[in-house]
Amino acid sequence: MKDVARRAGVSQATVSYVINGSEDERIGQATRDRVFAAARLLGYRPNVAARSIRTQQSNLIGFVTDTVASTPFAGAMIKGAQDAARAASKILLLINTEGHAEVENTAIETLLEHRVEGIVYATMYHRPVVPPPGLRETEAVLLDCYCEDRSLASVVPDEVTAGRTATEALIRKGHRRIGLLNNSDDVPAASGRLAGYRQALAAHQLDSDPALIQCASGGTARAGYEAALALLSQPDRPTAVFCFNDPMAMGAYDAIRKLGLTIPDDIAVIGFDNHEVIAPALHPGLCTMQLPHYEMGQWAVRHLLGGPESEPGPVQRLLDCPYIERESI
Amino acid sequence: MKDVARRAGVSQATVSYVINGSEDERIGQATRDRVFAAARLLGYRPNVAARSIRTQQSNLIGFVTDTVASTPFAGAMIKGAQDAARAASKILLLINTEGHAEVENTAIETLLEHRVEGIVYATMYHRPVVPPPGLRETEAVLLDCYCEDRSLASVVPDEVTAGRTATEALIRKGHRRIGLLNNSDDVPAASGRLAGYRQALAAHQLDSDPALIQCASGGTARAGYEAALALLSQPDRPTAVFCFNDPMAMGAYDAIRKLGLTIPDDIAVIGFDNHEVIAPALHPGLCTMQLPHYEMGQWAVRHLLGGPESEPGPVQRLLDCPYIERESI
DNA sequence: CTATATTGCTTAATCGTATAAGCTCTAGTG
DNA sequence: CACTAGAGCTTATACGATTAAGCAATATAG
Repeated sequence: MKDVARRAGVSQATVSYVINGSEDERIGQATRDRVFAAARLLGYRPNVAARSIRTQQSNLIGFVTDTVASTPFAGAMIKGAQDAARAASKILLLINTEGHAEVENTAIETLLEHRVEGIVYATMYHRPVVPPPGLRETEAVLLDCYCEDRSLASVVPDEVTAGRTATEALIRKGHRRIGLLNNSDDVPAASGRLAGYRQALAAHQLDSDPALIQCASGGTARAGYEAALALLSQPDRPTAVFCFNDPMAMGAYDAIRKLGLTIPDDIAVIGFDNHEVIAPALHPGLCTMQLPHYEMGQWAVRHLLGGPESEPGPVQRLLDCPYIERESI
Repeated sequence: MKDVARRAGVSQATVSYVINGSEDERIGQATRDRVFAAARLLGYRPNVAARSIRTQQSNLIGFVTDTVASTPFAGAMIKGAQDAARAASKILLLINTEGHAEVENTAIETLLEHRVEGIVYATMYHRPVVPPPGLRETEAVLLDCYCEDRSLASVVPDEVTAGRTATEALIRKGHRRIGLLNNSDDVPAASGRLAGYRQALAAHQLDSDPALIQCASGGTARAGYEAALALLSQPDRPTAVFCFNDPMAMGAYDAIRKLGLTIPDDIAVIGFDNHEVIAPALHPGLCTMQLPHYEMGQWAVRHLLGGPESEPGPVQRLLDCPYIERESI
């Protein structure tokens, strides 16, 4: 800036005023032109570190994930966060911790040293967490997770409503005996979707036969295959199944084929996740629910920045999962 | 720092020396203890912006992607880059541009204003690019892409070798008529793997019947399904197929089943990508090649930082794709 | 024709840190 | 006992910006 000033024959302060385009400051057009010309000529580029030390704001937002590889979900959350940040001319400082507590603490410490304006703490799947203490020292939003005491703002998918919506998609097509292939792990997704499933049955006066619920661990295609085989080998088998996620639905497809049944004529299937690479690729295309990862990422950053959506105190925000229709129902 | 100094009864410079643990500087143990105590008491945390303005290094690395959502690959690359950065106590500044040229330019401008020590420019799939001009103004590495004139360092998968390895995996199990379900799009992955396929056939004195090569566009399950149907309906059909990627292999599975054939007895199948959610989930498990996304991300950052792997001048680095064995051959 | 307002700058202080150079002791040397 | 070395600090400056306050010249008002 000093060099630019010298070249343009003005003071360094003037250069600052011109570069920042301060409307209120009164700098003549001729001078402005000279400054811009000199800046271009010298290839001047402002130094954000110096600026942020002076203005006391970093324009940085910390984003801590427990996993970034091995899941397409992380990408969607990052993109949502990044888009919201960009809209406010902020930029993301990304740290992946692989869930390692020690790494997590130093990561947050690093972010605080960078004077981030807030931290988004994201997990790969919806679950309760005990937030690292460092989070308390700045604005923080939990993304796809929450702390039991609700002392930090968080945004998660509305599992219950999604479970109800999915089940109702089956009911709407006339199904009366509806199976649930659930995840047996103790996660909010499993309990929430189960609750939604029950709500839907109750709302339509369908009784909830425990034999219709089959659980398996892991949420993998193999788990889905075996659970589906067990569920559908029963005497009075359901005409539709709601699967915990798309990989399990993929396994269910295999099981259904193995039993010589067809989708959707003998058995209707609905999955969960709208997994880009599974749902449209299955034959027939898999009806499923989409997790609002992008929207959650976006909401998290907007909330941090205290946008229009910012409410007072720590909020727990539930976001809807849209129903994605294809041919499996 | 000034506050800590006051509280510890020393000068600000002394605090700086103590905090940075400068071995050479001669500060008494008693003073060191007082400073640390005061720092802890006041919750002092260094300001990296101020530090970086003084030391003239930001410890920041820019990471620009054209896609981050809708692909698990981005995650692996980011993680590789991030791990390498962490090892050198650097931190990633992430910007996603969705391939939009204008966004790309402002993104790079922003990174330069942050005085990043280098920029990793990553694409979601292996392809040639014309790098944004801003990249020339700092250290830059192209990740999963390259510029035609090789004027920038880049790291990409070794498609040719991978194509040969995949084909040889089939040959090794005794297959003599090997089909190729390729992507008809003009991408290095398609031409490279085709070349590798031909090399392998030639090396084993197998003739390369053009009827064995079936192409389709998009690399989707549907494309694979149709290409496989066409390829396998021929009179003298192959006993094995090498598929351009895992989604196409997934489609091929459907086609093979439709034709009443079984895997691997009638037809052996090998895919490409080792897609977490497809390859292990198919019945039988899909043999495939793994793209070295993690390693490429890691290499890119290491190269930027001029680690042991840094060679002079712009390099084009090819990284191997390991073969992942399952049950489909 | 003087007093005041406005325009168009400049001067100087400040943000939080790093570090060269200097200063004051004390201990050791000849 | 004077002199030097080193230990253990402090002083002062710089990094690259922002911004309040001031100052000179010109325009406007009375």
